[in-house]
Amino acid sequence: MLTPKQYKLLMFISKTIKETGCCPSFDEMKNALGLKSKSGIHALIDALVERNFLRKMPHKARALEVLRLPKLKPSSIIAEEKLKEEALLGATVEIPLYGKIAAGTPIEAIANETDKLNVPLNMIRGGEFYALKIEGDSMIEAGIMDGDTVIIKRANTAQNGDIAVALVDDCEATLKKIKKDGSDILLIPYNKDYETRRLPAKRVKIQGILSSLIRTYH
Amino acid sequence: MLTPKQYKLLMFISKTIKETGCCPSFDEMKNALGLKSKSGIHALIDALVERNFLRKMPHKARALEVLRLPKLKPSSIIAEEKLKEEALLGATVEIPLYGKIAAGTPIEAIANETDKLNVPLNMIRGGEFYALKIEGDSMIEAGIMDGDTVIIKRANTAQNGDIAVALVDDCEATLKKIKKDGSDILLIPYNKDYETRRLPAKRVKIQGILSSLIRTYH
DNA sequence: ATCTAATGTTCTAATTTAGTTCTTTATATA
DNA sequence: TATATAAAGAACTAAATTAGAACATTAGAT
Repeated sequence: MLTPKQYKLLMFISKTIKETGCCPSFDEMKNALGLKSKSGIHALIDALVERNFLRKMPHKARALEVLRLPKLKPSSIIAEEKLKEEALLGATVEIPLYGKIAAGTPIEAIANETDKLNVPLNMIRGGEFYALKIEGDSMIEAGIMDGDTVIIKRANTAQNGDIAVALVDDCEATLKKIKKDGSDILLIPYNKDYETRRLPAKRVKIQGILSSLIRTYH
Repeated sequence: MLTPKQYKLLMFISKTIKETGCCPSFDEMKNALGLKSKSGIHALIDALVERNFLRKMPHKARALEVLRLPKLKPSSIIAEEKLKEEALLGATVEIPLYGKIAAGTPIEAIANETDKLNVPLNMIRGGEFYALKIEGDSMIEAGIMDGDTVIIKRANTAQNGDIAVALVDDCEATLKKIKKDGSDILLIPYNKDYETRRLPAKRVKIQGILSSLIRTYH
């Protein structure tokens, strides 16, 4: 979608227009991004125009219009920005919280973004992350309880033994230990009351790897 | 979008029409912007017409119509948003991470501050908090695993059923479910391989209540 | 119809501000 | 090393702002 610079510039333009009613000049944008030359701004704006985020009136001053904003902030971009800007200050990053995921019987595919979750930056370094609420007790012996929030690192594949979000038949999402067995994939619960499911690999899509877990009491 | 002058003029026109019911003349606009010539007003109005903020009837006096205004956020809303951002997004709080606490056999009293942990502000609202590393498996059935980090809210007392940090004989710290039984206190593990300890209340000091838990994989 | 006061329009010109383009330099990547 | 990319810097072009004055149009009064 957007590079970190493009994203940052688009946000600066949008914010400036919203707060002041005026479009920033190239120089102001240059300063906002910490550049020393405005030629770079030109390239970024061209890229944003090409991607239909901005409209411009060529050769007019302060004549940019924001057409749209990216739907979600790629956490990788934010993480990168914050890393640079706030270094070790202990920032948090907002990641999408996609509803619930069954740790028992799968009930809900990962679909619409519903909420946001703030997590410390150091929990989500190097990748794109999202959060899920655990429902059910199929992973209880791994210490993953009903109501826990898990943070998932987006990924298409999992290693044997990883606990991962698996999408079955494009409709059921579940969190299980993954094991490959020939052309099959085993979805292994951590609860002796549940049984391992064996599925042809083509019916299972890995959506991410369990990265961390947050639980709140009371 | 607009240049500062264009914005200022548009706002003046809009405000004047709203307050007086009629459109300002070029001279009034000239004065409002502190100019000495009204030719500049003409240019500004042309620009606003071109950008679809104004409509005009040529050669008619006081015949401007405001088509739209830049979508400004009221500054109060901006301020509020910033507060939220800082409260929810930006701010983390540094809490002390006191070494390890045995969830099995107590081994180490809460003593020297060794490290810091950054946690989102919303996880530690209303109280004083500190963090501990879990060692052992006596709370495994509560989903508290060896290596987990728990965040504890400092407290001197616990309610029946709370999971709390208990200091026994001023030297052993342990995390257990607390139950009062007459003048005794029960320290109840969440692991059937461990046994509940019954201790006289005076030997047990509550040091805090389990507030949240963080686990990192890999 | 003519006059007039108020108002809008146009032009030139100077100054400041802003956008564009190109070359060079630095940095990263393969 | 070769290549691609990002940034810096400078030169150039264009637009915005401002001023001053002349001119045009409108609406109303005479």
